[in-house]
Amino acid sequence: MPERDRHPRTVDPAAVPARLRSLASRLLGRGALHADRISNARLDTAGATRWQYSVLVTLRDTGPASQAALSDRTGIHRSDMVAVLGTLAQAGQVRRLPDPADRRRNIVTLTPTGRSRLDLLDRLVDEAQDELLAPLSPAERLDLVRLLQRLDNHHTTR
Amino acid sequence: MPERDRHPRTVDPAAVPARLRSLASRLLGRGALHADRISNARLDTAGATRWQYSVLVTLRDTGPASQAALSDRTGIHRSDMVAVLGTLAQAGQVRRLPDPADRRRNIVTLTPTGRSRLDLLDRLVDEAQDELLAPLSPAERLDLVRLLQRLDNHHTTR
DNA sequence: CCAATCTCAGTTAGACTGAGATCC
DNA sequence: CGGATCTCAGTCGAACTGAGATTG
Repeated sequence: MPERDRHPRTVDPAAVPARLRSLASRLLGRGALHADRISNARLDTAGATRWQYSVLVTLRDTGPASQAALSDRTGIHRSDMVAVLGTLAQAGQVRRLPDPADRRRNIVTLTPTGRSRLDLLDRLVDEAQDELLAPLSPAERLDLVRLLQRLDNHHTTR
Repeated sequence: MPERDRHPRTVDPAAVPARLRSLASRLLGRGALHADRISNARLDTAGATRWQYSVLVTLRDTGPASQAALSDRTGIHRSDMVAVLGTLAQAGQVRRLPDPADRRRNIVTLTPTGRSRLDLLDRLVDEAQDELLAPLSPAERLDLVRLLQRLDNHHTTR
């Protein structure tokens, strides 16, 4: 595995034109980059991915579900869900059983192993949020989250 | 060209677990997705890309520059810069001349054609920002931009 | 027959790596 | 020679498309 730079997509902050520096779309992109790097790095210490984490959280919080329902709740594409669940099932963190009432679909459930695995990942994700939002005060973090939620709601619900 | 859904990565907003819904890293990722889609769509009406726009803006605001300098200022990887400049040069929006003082490097300059092209793209980008930030008041837009700038500065400058 | 579900193979744009050629 | 610089050919994870198989 090749060594990864810690700060790729390098920019010279002082030289970025003002027009670009204040574009919300650019800032969101860069924020997502930092967030992805930090989250991936933390989860990687346990050999996990964000997709795995999203699925485990969703199973805990909304209960057993079909693969299609998990896709709707996590935003992970139906086609990608197959492999994610394959990995989680392989590791015994999830069980995939055909629905007796509708044999087209699988009912996915969290196992005790998955449950305790999730406790670990929750801590790692908390650490990642903290590292990501380090320069902001608690009140500012709340402000940011609320503004982003309103943006997302607006663009998600038509 | 295949028709693209307007809201891919579809989620059922009501069914997303609270833990995920308030994760800053997730919200940044979704915000970037919306921003990318909106910006790409606007620029595409003129057959342009965000990379082309970044390069044109940078040339206008910080003057002629080498490809390496453009990479540092835009965040576009030096390897990808080659193709972007190739396209812009092909369209006569940019001129790429070997630096007489150091013939390893190209000096890239904005042409009058590129200059007026940029005026058009600036308007399209303004429209995109407006569509992206539609649910927020002017004061809230400023808040969001400033919070995101502080995040980016923190993670960019070591 | 039509629709939903799961699966699989392939595509895309963006960010990256590594290596060669050229020049200082 | 050691370093930049530009170019080119790939790699990689994330999001997506389309099509087949199975079931309702």
